Amino acid sequence: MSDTVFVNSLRKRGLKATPTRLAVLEMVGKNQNAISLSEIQNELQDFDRVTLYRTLQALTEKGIIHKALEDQTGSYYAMCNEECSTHHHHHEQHVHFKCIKCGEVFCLEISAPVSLKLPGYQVDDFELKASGICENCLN
Amino acid sequence: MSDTVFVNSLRKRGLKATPTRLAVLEMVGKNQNAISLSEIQNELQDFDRVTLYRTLQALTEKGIIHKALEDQTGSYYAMCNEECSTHHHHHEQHVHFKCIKCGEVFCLEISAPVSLKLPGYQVDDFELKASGICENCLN
DNA sequence: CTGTGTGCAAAGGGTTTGCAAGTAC
DNA sequence: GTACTTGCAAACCCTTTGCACACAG
Repeated sequence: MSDTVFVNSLRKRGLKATPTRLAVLEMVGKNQNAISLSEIQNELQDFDRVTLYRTLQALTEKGIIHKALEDQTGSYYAMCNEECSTHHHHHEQHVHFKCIKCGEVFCLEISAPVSLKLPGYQVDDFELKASGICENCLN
Repeated sequence: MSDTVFVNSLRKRGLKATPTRLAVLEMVGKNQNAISLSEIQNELQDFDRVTLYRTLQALTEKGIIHKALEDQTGSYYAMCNEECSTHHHHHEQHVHFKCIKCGEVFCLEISAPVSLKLPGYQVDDFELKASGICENCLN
């Protein structure tokens, strides 16, 4: 993905295309996986910590990225796909998978969408968090 | 549930039956729902905050209670059932449901267990987090 | 040029640690 | 009596806020 894509994506949403934002988008966009806050902070040490927090907040609010998962080890971010911006973050066909070996977090599509029925309860949204061993670590 | 049940449960796991632990167990055991850390802290103000943290940690480590859910509003604890202690916290037939109206968190059993298959990945454990409107708030 | 974004310093809030006194058994 | 628990104070860490300067458009 070239920078111009990100620049357009930012401007379309009323955000200025600044070096911090482009750097964060490049990191998050580069990987298939979700990327942790600490990785971002670690790789982008030249930017102020505070700026990174505000950048992630702005990008999340505008629906360019989303917080894929949050656990005791921290938060993980991933790019939003088209649906994210329009459909208000439905993750029905979506699993957030954390590998217990390498620690990577993946946003995976489920081939057969899970439908959850709880008698007596109205289920508006749900999230599937799985852990185990990822493709790469299995071989 | 009477105190002696809790006392035994604690001793069986090598924990002393102290007032703090019994008070926490009574709170968590009283409700069907999961109970939030802030509720615990709020109701048990006579005990030191630090002691409550350590108590929850001890009870969690020994498998007497478990952290049902963790979100931006805080952590929620619930009693472990028998399986918890022996089977190392499988939540396959288990949903953590948060009501967006009353804020309560429920540990619900799913009648038809969800099985998750992700080609290429080995799924060891997964957790279902749902939100919507609970039984009580629907009526 | 104007308003948005950034960096720095400092505050804030929740959780953890160290240690001496207290208590379960 | 002894080891485990507790309470207090203080440290810690991560995140947020305030404000003056810098920069994108």
